[in-house]
Amino acid sequence: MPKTLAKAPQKSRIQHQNQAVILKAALEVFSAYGYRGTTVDQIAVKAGLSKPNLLYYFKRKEDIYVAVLEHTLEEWLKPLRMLDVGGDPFIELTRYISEKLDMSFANPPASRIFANEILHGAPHIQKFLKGPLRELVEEKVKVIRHWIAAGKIKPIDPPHFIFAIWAVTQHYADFSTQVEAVLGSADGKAQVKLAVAEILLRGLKN
Amino acid sequence: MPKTLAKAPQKSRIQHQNQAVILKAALEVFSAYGYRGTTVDQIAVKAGLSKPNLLYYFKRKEDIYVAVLEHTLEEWLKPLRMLDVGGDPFIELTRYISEKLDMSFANPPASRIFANEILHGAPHIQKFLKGPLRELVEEKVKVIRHWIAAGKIKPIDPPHFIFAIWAVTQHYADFSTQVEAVLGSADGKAQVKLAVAEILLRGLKN
DNA sequence: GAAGCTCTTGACCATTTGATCAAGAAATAA
DNA sequence: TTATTTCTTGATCAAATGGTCAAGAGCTTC
Repeated sequence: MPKTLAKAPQKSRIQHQNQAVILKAALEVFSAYGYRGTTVDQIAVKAGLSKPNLLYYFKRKEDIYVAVLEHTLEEWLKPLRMLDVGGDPFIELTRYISEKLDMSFANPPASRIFANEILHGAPHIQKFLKGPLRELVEEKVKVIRHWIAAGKIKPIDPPHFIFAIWAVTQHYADFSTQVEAVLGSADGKAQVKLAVAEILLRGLKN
Repeated sequence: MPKTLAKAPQKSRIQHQNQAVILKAALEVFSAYGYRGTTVDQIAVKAGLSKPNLLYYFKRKEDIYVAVLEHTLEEWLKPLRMLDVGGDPFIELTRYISEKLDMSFANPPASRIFANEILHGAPHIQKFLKGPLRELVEEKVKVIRHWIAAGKIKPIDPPHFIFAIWAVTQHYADFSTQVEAVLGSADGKAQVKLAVAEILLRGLKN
């Protein structure tokens, strides 16, 4: 069986599995302690591997971080992609808010590692922000403008409205510590969804 | 001149000045690189002092961080404190939003160091969150309930409404990198204020 | 079962970094 | 001036940490 010309990029079963384990462990640790606050050993322990073994799969600490980040970005865009110009604005936006909140509740570490990255100037994902993210926002801004032009919702500044949705929904992941401390006990997810949708969408009615 | 019993807590002129210089430098560095990402030397250089000299004023790195954080929290509460039940809801809330946005624009590092602290579980300010902050929120929740009961604004979930204001206003400090990347060029401050106030407050009218 | 590749790890290294300290400089008080 | 306190720093240390490496264990394939 001759080796093919290009380096075989096919991963073995064990490789695939260990990388997944590492990425999962790394997400938790990085999101909890930040990039510098995380040690390679912490990730290795959480992944159940030795440090050199971990560095066999990812040469450098930064490589792990970037892999985790990229893995997270994909999921991040999905809900927004589905915003459909053909649908009813309130159903579409309610669904979008609901899904973003579900993500915040289900996977706070993903939201936090992303928040942390941007908080520190987004050194690893500038291209993502100025490229795919920007294009997607521009596309969805058109959707909102279309709804406004069609008289389906009241006029609103579309990009800032999208920012507002992001800010509020991710707040429940990134700042959950504060939310819980202030509320005493966290409100139910359904209740939060209702409240947030009401706050963000009622101004669009009529 | 006999020494008084208690340790003299009075600071000399030079002490006062150097501590201020250190806190200012530390805020910038901590907010940019996080706690672990910041080295004492970085702060010292930015403050124009030698590292041992800096550690003469603050024994441990953590002491500097805590001092910066506490110094920031004070300012953080001010705008909310001024929310007045006697005033017109829309004027009061518009002013609050405007002031929070001014803070975000004028001093992003302050917002970011706070965000970073909460993002990582708020290990140093649990007491603040569960104490003064919570009490203040409870007080202002009453103000909003009062406005609702008086028919001055439409019903809304008060605590989550406060969270929404925080989330959106601080978004422009904490996520300014993303905002600018997506918008291309940052919108003017006045324009942002208008858009945000509209998004958050229009749902309360009628 | 032998060869060859993949995977794993204990030991180790170089650098970074928070923190200390003794000794001297500068300010302040007598 | 002299004495005392405050301030400053070069030199240094110990611990933490990212990363390396050689040697061995484990799979896979023929």
